Amino acid sequence: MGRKLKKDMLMKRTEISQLKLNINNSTKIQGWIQSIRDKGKIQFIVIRDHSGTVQAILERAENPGLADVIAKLTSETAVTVVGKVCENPHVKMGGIEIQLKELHVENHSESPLPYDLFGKIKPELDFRINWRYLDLRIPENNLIFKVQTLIEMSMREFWIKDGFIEIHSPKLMGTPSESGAELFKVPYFEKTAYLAQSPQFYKQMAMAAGFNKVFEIGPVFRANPSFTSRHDTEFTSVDVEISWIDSHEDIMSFEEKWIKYILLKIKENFGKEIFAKFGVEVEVPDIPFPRISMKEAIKILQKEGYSLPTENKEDLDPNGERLLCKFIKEKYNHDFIFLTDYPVSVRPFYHMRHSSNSLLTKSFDLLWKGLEITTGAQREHRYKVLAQQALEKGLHLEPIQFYLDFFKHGCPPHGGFGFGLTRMLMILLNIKNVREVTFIYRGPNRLFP
RNA sequence: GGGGUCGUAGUGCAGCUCGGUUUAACACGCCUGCCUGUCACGCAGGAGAUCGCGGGUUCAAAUCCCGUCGACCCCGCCA
Repeated sequence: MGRKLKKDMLMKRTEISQLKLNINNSTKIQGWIQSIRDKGKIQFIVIRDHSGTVQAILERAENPGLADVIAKLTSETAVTVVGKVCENPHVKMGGIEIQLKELHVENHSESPLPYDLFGKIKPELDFRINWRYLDLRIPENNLIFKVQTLIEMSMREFWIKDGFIEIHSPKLMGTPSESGAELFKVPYFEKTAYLAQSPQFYKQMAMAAGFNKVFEIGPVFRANPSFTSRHDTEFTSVDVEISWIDSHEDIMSFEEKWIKYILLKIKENFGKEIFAKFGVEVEVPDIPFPRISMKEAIKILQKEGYSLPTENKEDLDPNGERLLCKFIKEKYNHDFIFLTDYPVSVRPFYHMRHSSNSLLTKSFDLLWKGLEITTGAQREHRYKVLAQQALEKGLHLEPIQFYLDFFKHGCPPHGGFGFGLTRMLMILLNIKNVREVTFIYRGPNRLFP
């Protein structure tokens, strides 16, 4: 290796998306071999990095030694490449190509790959998850997590402008947090601890602590053996809790503004790319979102000829939710619905009840295009009422006494919601399975990778 | 926990109903060779499958029967 080439290899890396600014310059790029078209006397390779792809070319006569190296390359090998960036209108891939001067294999890729990453037919998701690190190299999958990053940033921007405090609640708990979900038990010295299924108790504690408004983005764990395309045993929950509210209406009016802001940011920054890669137009919703009480919803569904499963007359099943969203879309041209005022029977003990109707809670779910993405409510903050409601639900007070205590010394009226981040991604990108929008999926049958 | 569908090369699938011309086909990927402008490159050749596992019926089983294991999807539960 001559002195000049060595120096080339030490130059700063250029992202492939920036190559058009380096026309006629010697440039270094780093990425993966996406395809090799070796014509013998002339060789073409396509190199991909996180920002794009580019074709590189070598005429064998120019550098036979290098040509031999290229002849032995395998798909997805990680390489460093130096060459001259040239304009060439014949090249379909962006009209530019790199004339190779040097190529260094950083990490050879075993051949064959478990599957053809860029083939026409994808293997089943379950198989691809076995090779998640390869699957995530596909630009579409990469985009999912770029979008997720901006979603979380936009959420935080909105909260922080609005004076929220971020909390990090413990994931090891001494008692269930009573969301109705089942629990993972873990040995904890001589005791048993539970993995948090929700930060519910602690975000309410923050209200008692005078934090005014809080949010948390963090993991939650559900031990339900749920075999569906929209459940996992560990997922990222987005939680909000707000003090000094008058009713759950205050929570809903916060959430719709917050969602509108997030979707606006996504549209501005990724709208085109999302449309190109997923075929979905990102729509920024009008506010307020339609609000429909459970009672009205059931009436509408009955009128539409849909009968709910007999054992569950007070709640909607997923089919009912989808149908209701379809109805609202047709009638009000809106993709979101707040479903409000759920009956006591299907809500946890800490949801506040209407003073005018003790059978209904001051609660809501938010449905987006047929999928439930939020559950929220005003919380019961009066100690005696709360304890009474817990007893009515058949709970023992001792294990939750620490929680009940939060309401003994001047806890303000408050409410909040939990929001499913992966479910938002599913709807936003029209992806039918949570596993695909989860970096590393965890489910009843999946503890690896 | 209840129900449904499905297990055939690395991947995606055909064949299974009606057992035997099946030496289990096809596509992508992979390997070898050829090709100086490819870009879903092309051309010629090649390797790769104890048909999920166990048992049974039969002269004969990928195919029929019984059992078993696994995965996925729907319901329930929930974000």
